[in-house]
Amino acid sequence: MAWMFMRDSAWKYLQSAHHGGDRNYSHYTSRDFYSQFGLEDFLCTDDIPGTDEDMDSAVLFGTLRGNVVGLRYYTGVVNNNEMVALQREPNNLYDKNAVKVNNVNGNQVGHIKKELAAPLAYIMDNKLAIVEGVVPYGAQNAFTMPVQMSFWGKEENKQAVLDKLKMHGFKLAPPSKSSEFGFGSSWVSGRAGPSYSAPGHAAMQMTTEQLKSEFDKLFEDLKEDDKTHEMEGAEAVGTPLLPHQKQALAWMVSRENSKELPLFWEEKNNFYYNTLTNFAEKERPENVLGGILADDMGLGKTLATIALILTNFHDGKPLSVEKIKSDQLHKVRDPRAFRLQGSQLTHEFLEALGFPPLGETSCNVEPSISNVKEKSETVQSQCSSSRPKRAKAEKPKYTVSSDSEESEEWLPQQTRTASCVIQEDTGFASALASPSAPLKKKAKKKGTAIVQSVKKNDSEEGPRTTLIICPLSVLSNWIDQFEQHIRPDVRLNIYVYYGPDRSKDPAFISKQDIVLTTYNILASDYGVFQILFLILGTPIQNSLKDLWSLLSFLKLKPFTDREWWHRTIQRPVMLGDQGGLRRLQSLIKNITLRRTKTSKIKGKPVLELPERKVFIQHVTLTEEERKIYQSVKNEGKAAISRYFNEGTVLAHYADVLGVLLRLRQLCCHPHLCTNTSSSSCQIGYSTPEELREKLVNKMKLVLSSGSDEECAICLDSLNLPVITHCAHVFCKPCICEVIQSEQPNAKCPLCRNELRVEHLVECPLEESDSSLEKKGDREWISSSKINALMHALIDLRKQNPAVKCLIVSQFTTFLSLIETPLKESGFVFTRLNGSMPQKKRVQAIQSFQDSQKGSPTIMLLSLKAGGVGLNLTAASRVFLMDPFIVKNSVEENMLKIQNKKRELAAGAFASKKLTASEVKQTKINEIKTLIDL
DNA sequence: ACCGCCGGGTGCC
DNA sequence: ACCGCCGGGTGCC
Repeated sequence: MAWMFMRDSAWKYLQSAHHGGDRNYSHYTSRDFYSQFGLEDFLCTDDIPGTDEDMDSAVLFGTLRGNVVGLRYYTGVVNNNEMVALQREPNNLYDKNAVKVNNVNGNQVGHIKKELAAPLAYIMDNKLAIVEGVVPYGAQNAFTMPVQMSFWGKEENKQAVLDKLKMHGFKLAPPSKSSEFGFGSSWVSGRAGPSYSAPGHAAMQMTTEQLKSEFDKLFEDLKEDDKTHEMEGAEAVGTPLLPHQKQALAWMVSRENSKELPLFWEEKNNFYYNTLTNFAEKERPENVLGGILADDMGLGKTLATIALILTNFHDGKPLSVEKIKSDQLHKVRDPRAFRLQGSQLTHEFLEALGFPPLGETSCNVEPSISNVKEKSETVQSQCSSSRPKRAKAEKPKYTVSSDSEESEEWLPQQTRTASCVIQEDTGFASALASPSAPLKKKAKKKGTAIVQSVKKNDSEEGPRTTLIICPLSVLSNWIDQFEQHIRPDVRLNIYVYYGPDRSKDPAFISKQDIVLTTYNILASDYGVFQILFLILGTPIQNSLKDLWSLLSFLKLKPFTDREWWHRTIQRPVMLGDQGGLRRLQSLIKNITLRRTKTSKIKGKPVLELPERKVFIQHVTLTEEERKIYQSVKNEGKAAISRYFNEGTVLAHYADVLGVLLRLRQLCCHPHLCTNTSSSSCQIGYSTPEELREKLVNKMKLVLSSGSDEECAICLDSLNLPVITHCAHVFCKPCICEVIQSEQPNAKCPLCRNELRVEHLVECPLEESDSSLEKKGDREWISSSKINALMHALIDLRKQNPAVKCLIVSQFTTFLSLIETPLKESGFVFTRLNGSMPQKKRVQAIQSFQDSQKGSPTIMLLSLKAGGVGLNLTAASRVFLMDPFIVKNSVEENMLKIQNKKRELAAGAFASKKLTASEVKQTKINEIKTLIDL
């Protein structure tokens, strides 16, 4: 009985599945499962069409008073003015039109009277309208109670709804102004309920612009807040914390251990009231633990979170250094911990961490985990009187056993201590920074990490396993940062759940202190790749949805159920209701901590960074270099002019990029431009071998140009890149999965051309090392740019021999070429490449950060490697080698375009949207500028 | 009386 | 439900 330890609403589904054999069971239970845990968003199972989209564009058709009957058969109770949910019950034995009425908690209250249920069933089943209810006088009814229903739907469905109701003798009251937002309607007497409606404003519909500005206003005073309490990190934290990090720590610890009543809840005469829905219950709502740390990039969220994990290690107490020392010093870290390879999620893994089993997507509700045995499971039907009561389930217990380890008690759902911190780098945080700016799915996924702790066993005391889920791109950053910030004498079991030989042993995993994994690993098990064809809503809708999934993860009642979120916050906000906007703001204030780089603490800026000075160094090519440059340029120019004449510039975009790339390479060093073969050959006329070679070259161009290194399917950096015959590059596993699932007529996700596995061309093994050697064999020569660099470096060394510099280029071969003169001039340097294994990276960073004499003063950094989350605070100078502007070259033209764009951005903030053809024209013009056409 | 009226049994879907 | 509805009991004044 896999679903037994889910909460009421799922339990209710289980019951209906048993009694009625509901065919949709597998569909909505899996959805319900995700929404219970808020992982939905991260597993990309959201955006199921036909739900949100319908609700977001809905208008109010009108209202109707009806009756709820059969109250005495159910336990669900309702207060005056409390919202209720109407739910179809197509498998009801007595009436296939049955419509259930549930309270906010999901407990059934009764049914809609059958005469009304008949048209309602038709309307609901055909999705003509969403029907919502509020019970005006709910408290004292023994047999029936009135319910005020609102019908929301698309304008085009309005007449059908009115007609159907009329057929059955019902007539909608037209929407009154004060019931505009679906609650706080006209029948509410003066005393009742919170003042949701804003009659004065409700009449006028906000324009999109007005809504945007209202929405932006919400976030203005969010930055500076009274979250000023500071807290020292535990001993185990090896890095001193900055004041704002101590504040973050204090705030997070207080949120982790919060005993406060959650937001929107009040205690009144021994009852707990939800002020949004008017729901009340005797039981205290669960504490909302955790929140959103939405600081700007670079303020040290990762460090703050590590500090949190160590400081609030278990039961609000820190990880004790002494204990760990004596206990575990002899323990050798599991060598698997730092292995990073492609892999799949297992049920066992999540189970071990206290997530409920993922179950099957069929009606089979047995857990698929062989070593989890049901220990006891009781369903008691308490028929104390003639009236049946809702069945109650005892919490099931599970025993996790494995061959080698002793059995231990395991309470999956209940032991989850639900404390979590959500770190946001570019997702919701960027929505906070600029809420109405477009939020790409891609950006959204980039930095978000979810930190979730789980108790290791069911005793109250004792350590927890902390699960960190983050994108692959920052996984290594997390590992680095743990290395950096935990005192070296502290031994923590950190396990990276990634790689084909990862341990699936629940006993092993549960023994870990920290487990790191990625969204993709989590998601891969579901084979969900529908993200390719997303229906993107408006930015505000998206950020509201993002927020909902976070809230759902935090388990803030009643928002775990999307309906209540939608009715109380999302729709009012989308309709521009002031009350809704206010509620949203207090919500965000309550659960997020956000500082920007310009935030201040006690009058001082959060981060005192030295002023950034940018110098543009101009370089003149030697005559020799200029000659080569000109000849390649002329050749390229000729080809591109031909494309212009044919009107096929954009069709040959890769070739154009290739020309530009070669020119940029020539600005750096003549040896960089190895492949001078002209771009004029046509793919269509080649032999298979030639075709293959061309595709490989194209792929290398894409990979080295730095313009787009991400797979459009997984949105992560390319893993085993392959190129299709239509010249698009994806991760091999990603595209293979697409082909597999679309058989037999798979199409390219980007251009819909035909796809075949045997047509995929793999990238030959990383040439860099071997070609490096080749270039080493070739006689080394300098270049104007290298000369300029060396001149600057030597100058700098004269002023201060200890100064540390970063030398950044996207061309790794260029970095290799720079190594020679560095050695000759006696510089000690280190290097960081994207392809370097994790261990080497850590070594390179550590030696560079070292301030002792003789430590490297220069780090050669490839752009790809330097992209994400590197702490290279030792450096005070950065040399960006490309561009490092060569006069009269493509680089100067690049600079011109950059400046022009900057002016545009600064000048016309009212950025009018460019049409697709305008975008094209801009691109064409840019190409013209670059190549002097 | 193939009615009216009475009063008990009963009650969601 | 202090209702409606059902169906059995009953029947001049």
